[in-house]
Amino acid sequence: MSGTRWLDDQEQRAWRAFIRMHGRLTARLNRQLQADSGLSLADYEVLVQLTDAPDGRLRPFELQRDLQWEQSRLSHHLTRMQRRGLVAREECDEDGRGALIALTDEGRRAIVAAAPGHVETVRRLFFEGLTRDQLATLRQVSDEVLARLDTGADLGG
Amino acid sequence: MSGTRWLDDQEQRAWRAFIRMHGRLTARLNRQLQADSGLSLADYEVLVQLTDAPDGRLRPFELQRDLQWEQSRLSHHLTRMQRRGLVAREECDEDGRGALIALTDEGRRAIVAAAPGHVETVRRLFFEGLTRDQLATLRQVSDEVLARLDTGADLGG
DNA sequence: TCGAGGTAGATGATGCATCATCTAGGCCGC
DNA sequence: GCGGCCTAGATGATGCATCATCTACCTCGA
Repeated sequence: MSGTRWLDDQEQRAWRAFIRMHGRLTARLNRQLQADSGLSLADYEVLVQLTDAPDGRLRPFELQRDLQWEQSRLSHHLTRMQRRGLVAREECDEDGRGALIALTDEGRRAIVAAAPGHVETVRRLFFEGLTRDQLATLRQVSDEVLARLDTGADLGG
Repeated sequence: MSGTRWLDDQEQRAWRAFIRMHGRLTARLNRQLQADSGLSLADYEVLVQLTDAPDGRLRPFELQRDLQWEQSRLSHHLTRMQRRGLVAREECDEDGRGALIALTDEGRRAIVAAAPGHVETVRRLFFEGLTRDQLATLRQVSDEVLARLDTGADLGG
């Protein structure tokens, strides 16, 4: 409690650069996607998962696991996407509590139209300036932090 | 337009890990901060800037430059923080259009109380598992991407 | 077979982020 | 000294994220 170990200079700079980079990058990606195809980054991620699923159908809890979203966020988001006709809710035979989220034709059309521009933007703004080594390190770092987030789930913060 | 260069396996994994890591990390930081001190991460960042300022006062456009937030987001956020008594709006003598945002006593108390716990959480969840080399690379990567975001400001995405 | 506890998911309230737009004051050339 | 343009900032509407809570169904053991 008393002797807080503050961040040193290198840590502080790395942290701020990282936070700002992510913020500005996703803001840009969001705007590009929104402007060019009317989808948000969040819509896009949901649609990707459904596209990858065998028959374009997933249980909400599967989506939740894959996207690592909060349950409530997912549920609200699906409601909005349903309203826009991008997905449909169906009953689930195997589990009476559950639902099935199905990609609609319109949803499929939307992501097929959106994907090339989005990938190009990600490539141009992010990957193009990075070496393979940097990429590998970024992945190590991400995995390490994700592991800490998992194990430290019970601790105070 | 025709031959989209999709992400290869390494790129895809790095990208998803990065996005998920950031999302989960900030969610955790937000919750910790919120639970322990009633501040959001956004509140915290604003208060840090004001604390660093000579007399605890900054023009909104200075905050905007430092935080790299949208103007409108900042303005709305300051309104909410003002309502909660964390900052005050004052008139600006040098520029009749402008305002001055001042850290209140309550705002100062809030960040002084919040900082130790927040820094410890950042350290525990993020820095503790990383080497200095990884940190340096992370910073290089962030700066590189930030540079691309600046130069590519006019391009399509 | 019934009741306790767990899981799947929806929902209302609230604060946050973004967009479009608006006001007001500064600046500069004529 | 005024008309056009820029900059500083506020605001209303809308969609998004989170929290707390709720319902319905499943499961398993006594």
